[in-house]
Amino acid sequence: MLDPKLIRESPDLVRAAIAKKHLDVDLDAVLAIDATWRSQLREVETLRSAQKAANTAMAALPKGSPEFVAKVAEMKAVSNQIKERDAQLKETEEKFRVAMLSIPNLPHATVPDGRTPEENVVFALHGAHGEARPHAVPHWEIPGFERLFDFARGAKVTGAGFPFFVGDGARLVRSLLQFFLEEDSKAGYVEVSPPIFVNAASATATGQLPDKEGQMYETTPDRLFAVPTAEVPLTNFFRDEIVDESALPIYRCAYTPCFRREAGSYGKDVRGLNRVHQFDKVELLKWVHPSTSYEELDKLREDAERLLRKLELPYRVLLMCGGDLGFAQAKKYDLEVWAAGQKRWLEVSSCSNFEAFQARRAQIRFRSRESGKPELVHTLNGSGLAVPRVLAAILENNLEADGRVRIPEALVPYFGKSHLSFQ
RNA sequence: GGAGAGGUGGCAGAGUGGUCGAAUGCGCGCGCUUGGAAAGCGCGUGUAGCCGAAAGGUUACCGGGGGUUCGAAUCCCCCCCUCUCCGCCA
Repeated sequence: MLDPKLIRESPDLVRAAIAKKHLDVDLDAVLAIDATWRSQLREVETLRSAQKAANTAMAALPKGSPEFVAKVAEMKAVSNQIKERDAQLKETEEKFRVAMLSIPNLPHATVPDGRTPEENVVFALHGAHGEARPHAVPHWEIPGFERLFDFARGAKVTGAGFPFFVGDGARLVRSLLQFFLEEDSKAGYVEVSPPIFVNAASATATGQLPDKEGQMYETTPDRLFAVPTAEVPLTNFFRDEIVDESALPIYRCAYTPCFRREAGSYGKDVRGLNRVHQFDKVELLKWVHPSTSYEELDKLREDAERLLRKLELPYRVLLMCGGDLGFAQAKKYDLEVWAAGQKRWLEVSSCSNFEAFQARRAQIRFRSRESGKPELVHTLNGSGLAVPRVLAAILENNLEADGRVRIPEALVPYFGKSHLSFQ
C-alpha cells in the first residue's frame, strides 16, 4: 500500500508509476473517494466534539433536573445523527481502503521501461550455458528418473504435482537445503523455522489475500492457509511492531515447504520438476533502514548468486522491466538457471525491494533516532534458493555418459558421495 | 475437548456508567542540586487520522468485532489470546 498522502499531494508521480508498470488504475476515482472521506470525517468529528462538550456539561448537572432531561432529549438527536453519518463514513473508508489496495508500488528510477518479459534487461550472465552437452536431455527423460522422482505415486496418494522423492532423489533435496541454509547462515542470515500455516491477517498483510486467495491451500474449519512461500510467516514476524533502529538491518532465512495451487497455469513449462504444487525453498528476508535498501538489494542478489556459482550452474540475472515487475515491488532481479536438457532458463530466485509498501500494510516500523518518531522499515526478500528447479538443472547439466549425475563439488560434503545414481 | 481466572500506556498496576487518554509506581528525557555520581526535587514522556504555513486545534484508540445508552475502559453478546486445573496426545 502506498502512503495516502503521496496520492493526494503528488498524483502525477503515482500516475507515472502506474504507467510504467502498464497497469490500469483509475486514480481520479480514488482521489474523489478520498475527498468525500475527508469531508465526511470532518462532519462526524464536529458532531462528536459537540457530544463530548454536552457530556461534560451533563456530568455537572443533577441527574433528574429539568436541564438534564432537556439535554438528554437534545443529545439523543445528535447521537442518532452521529450514528447515521458515521455509518456513511465507514462505508467510504472501506471503499477508500479497497481503492488504495489497487494502486501498485512505485517502480524505482533504475527500473527499465518495458511491457513484456522480453523487455527485461539481462543484467549479468555467468557460466557456459551455450556449451554442447551431448548427453543432455530434459530431466524427466533421464532413464530411471521416475524411480527417484515418483510423480505417478504422488498423483495417486495426493494429486498431480505432488511427487515423492526417493533414495538419492530425497538425499539430493536434503543436501541442497542443508547447503543453502549453511551458506545463508554464513552470509549473516539468522535461521528461522516458521509455522507453515498462517492466519488470514498474515496472508492479508503480505498481499496473498484478498487477490490471490485461489492460489493457496486453505484448511477447514480453522481457515488457516498453507504458506506459498516462507516470505509470508517471516515478514509477519514483526507485524504491528516497532523495532529498535539499532537492530537494523535484520537478516533472516527460513526453509519451508511451499504450497501453491497454481490454478490456471498449464503449459509446456509444467513438466517434471519445473512446476509442482509442493516444493522446498529457503527464503531470505531483510528488514532495513530506508536509506540503505538499494545497497541491501544488491547484497541480497549477490548472496543468492553465490549459491548458484558454488553449485557451478550457469545462470543469468534479469533486471525486471516496469511491465514485468510485479504489483508490490519497487525493483526486482530474477535469477534464472540454465537447464541444458530443456535448453531453457528456469527461475530459481526473485530478489525484490518492496521499500515501505509491505511494511505499511503490515505496520512494521522502527523508532528513528533522528526524529524520535516511528518510521516504516523497508523490506526485501529473495529465494536462496528454490530446490526443485536447481535440482532439475543439476540433473540436466551434470548428466554423464554412464547415466549418473555428477554432484557439484560444494555439495559433496552434504550429499556424501560424488555421483547420484538412478539405479 | 471440559472447568475456572484474566487481557488497561515501555513495564507494573488502579479504575465497575459521566469532568478518564486514563491515578500511582518504575523506567525514560530535560533541568535544579553535586567536585562527580547516587539520592532528592521540578517539569516532561503513547499511536494514528483529519484541519492548519506554523503555533496549535480536533477525533479515535483500555485484546478484536458488534450491541445497550444522551454518555462505555466500566454493562450485554460473539471471537481471539494468555494462565491454572482436568482429560487426551507426538
